[in-house]
Amino acid sequence: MIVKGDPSALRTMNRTSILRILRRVGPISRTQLAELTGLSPASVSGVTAELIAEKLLVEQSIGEAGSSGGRRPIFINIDYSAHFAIGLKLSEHRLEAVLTDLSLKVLTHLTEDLTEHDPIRVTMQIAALCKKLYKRAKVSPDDLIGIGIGLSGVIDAVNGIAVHAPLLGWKQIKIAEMVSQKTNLPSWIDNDVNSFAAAERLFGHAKHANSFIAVAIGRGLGAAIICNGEIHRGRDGGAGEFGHNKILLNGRTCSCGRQGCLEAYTTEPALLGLFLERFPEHRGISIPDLVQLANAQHQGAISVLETAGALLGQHISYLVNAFNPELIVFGGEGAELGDAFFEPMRQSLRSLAFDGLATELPLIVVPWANDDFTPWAQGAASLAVQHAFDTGVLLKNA
Amino acid sequence: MIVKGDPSALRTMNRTSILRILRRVGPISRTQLAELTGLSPASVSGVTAELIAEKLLVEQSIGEAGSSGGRRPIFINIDYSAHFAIGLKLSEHRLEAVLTDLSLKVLTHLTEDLTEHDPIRVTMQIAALCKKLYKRAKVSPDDLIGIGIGLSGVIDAVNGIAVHAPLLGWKQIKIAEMVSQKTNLPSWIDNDVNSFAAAERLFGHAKHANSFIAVAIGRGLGAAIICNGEIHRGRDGGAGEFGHNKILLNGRTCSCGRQGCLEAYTTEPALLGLFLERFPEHRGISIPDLVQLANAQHQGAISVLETAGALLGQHISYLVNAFNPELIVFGGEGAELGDAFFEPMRQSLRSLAFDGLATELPLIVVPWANDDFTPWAQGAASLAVQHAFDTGVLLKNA
DNA sequence: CTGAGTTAGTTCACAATCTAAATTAACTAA
DNA sequence: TTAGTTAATTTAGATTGTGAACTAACTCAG
Repeated sequence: MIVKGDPSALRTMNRTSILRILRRVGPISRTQLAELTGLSPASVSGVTAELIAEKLLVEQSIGEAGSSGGRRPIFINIDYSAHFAIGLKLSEHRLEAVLTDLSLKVLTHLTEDLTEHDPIRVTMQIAALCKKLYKRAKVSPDDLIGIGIGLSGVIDAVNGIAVHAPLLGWKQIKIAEMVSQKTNLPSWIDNDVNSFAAAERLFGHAKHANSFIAVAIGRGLGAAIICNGEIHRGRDGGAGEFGHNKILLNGRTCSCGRQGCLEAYTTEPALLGLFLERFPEHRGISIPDLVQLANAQHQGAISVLETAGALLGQHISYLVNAFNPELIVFGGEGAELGDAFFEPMRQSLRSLAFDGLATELPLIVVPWANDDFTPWAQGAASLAVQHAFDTGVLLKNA
Repeated sequence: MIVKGDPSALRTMNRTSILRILRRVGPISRTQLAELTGLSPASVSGVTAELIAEKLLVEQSIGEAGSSGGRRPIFINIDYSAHFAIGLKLSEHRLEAVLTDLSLKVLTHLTEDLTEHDPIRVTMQIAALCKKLYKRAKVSPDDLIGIGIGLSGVIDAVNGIAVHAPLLGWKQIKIAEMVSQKTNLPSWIDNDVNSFAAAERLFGHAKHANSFIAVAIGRGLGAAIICNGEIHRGRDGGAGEFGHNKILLNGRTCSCGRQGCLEAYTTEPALLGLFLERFPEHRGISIPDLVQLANAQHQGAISVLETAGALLGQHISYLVNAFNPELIVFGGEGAELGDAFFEPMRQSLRSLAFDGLATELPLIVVPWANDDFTPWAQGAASLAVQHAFDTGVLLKNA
């Protein structure tokens, strides 16, 4: 957020203000834009002309534009299909890539094995994959606004550094800069949860929310806290780590090495572990199997999902009491767990949270199943798109 | 925060930017101000001239201003003693008032019984008390920047409405407007915790923090969540209500009417209750008595304080995992509980919070004991002072 | 004690931006 | 065809910030 500056800072604010409104309330006329932004029609004309010249906006001559005795409005919309973004999801053994337009619609996707973890090699593989991607999509690199990279771990998103990414064995790797140099495209990096939250904020269920919480349930459990439209990262970038709330002093061992973390009871590997402890005869069971068992009224499966769901609901209730968010979106592979998990979660949350804070709180589980690509990669792309909308500037050749 | 506007919005931003820096790093020269704000020396000259004319700033010709072969800098400081604020703390039977300068130094204080709760009567009593206060302090009402009112309950601070203040029996009372009209002074209202946080943010331990948590332990237990220098209020103004985290399904009855809230185990009345359950022979015991017993190694007293402290620490650890604040300040009458309570709290918090988030986290207990006035009233005054510094404007005759 | 060197702060011309008011554009309907 | 209406642009004027030049105030070496 801008707090000082010269007159051009004003322009920046007004550009982003107009972009934000267009993103939220679709194609509207310059006059409506003036009303909604509080700017004068003259300024709106000026700013929109600039943005149209940069191909960030287009005029949409919708025939249906009615008139009640006056000149018809010319609708303005964001030009979602004039620029493109690349999203990369880095997993331990997988490199997933999507090419999207500015609405995050996936135009092309590719997946490769990731066999080496050496940052330089990974950078080269990324660069090659990006090239393949935009060639296949027949998109000019000049129309790419940048690359977003999502990976789990501790990320310094502001400086583009993977501070500690245990799955890749990375510490203090300036991966964004490395990718930028190899690809000649601006790059951004963030962890899974924040990438997911960015996508939800831009075009997802949180499009109209100023403050919300995004919860990702996958191999880990974490949240992104969005305060006033901005991700709250905290002093060490550790905000949202409620998955490491300690619920038992000598409980199950968590991926973080400590014992008794909430995460050790509510993620997919944890659920399988908890189920197998009670039903070792189901060795080799997968999450879809477990969900199916629960749906088939297997009491053990139901109980495992129910217990974990209720436990998660309890800790979400703590988040709700502390933040009073406008809504909560749930994503990650855990979204597959379905109602057997999420209904107990909702009930527990609603009954435990402070009066009124949860009764009308939307709790949205984002579907995750997709044969072609994961929303993780789409979320990564949103890091680049987010930058364009938040600054109102396309940093080509940065 | 400003997100759009005309060139005068720039001035506003630059005024507040300069005020913020002066408030944090004391008297400094215009040149240093230019460096710290990023503004040009010319602009700083202009803005400071304006603020000096409005008596918000003064030049301080400190004799000690050294020189190393050049013109000596003229130090600029906020003129803390040219304007004054009134702070009011409304309790069930008490009306406490302080008159402070802009540094929140209390110049005069008065207390009266509050016998009636009718909003109109209360407003009249407030107006009369304010008049007494500034007459006694020999301050002209023209030099008063406004009145801050603190009271517990659900407050709509933005619109100055006491949405629900159970101790006074108020619902949807537009008390700020009423007081403004009667006193002809701008008025602001907020709950205890937020008032306390405002004071800590302006001149207290959180002066240099961008994101922190203020915890108030008094008759209730609540927190203020400060994100990027602004209080996060949440969708319904319910943010920070972690005192109503449910810790037992059928636990002790809380002041909110529900059962098993954290607040029912960690506030002063709760501690006395818990102690008396085990040691009914101590009927009539007060909090200072309990603390003294603990200090005298009374195992029961120690155990009660320790258990409650550890419990609070656990839930603070959840807040820390979620927010990763830069620091936490504790205030309210509960600050008297001393180390017998706060040491177990610290230990519990530090051992439960996620790795690294609490190890270097300052945990500051603000002394509360004072014969003359409570920090509550001072905090209330800070609501008015806060407004002056955050907007850079003194709204006299508003 | 004088003048070169240094640092602080101000003045002024110029550029960027916004707004209000006037103007042009495009349409409806009597 | 013309008056009325709504949308959008143009233009003149105001505000603000910046850079460069300038003034102010000081140190110190000779």
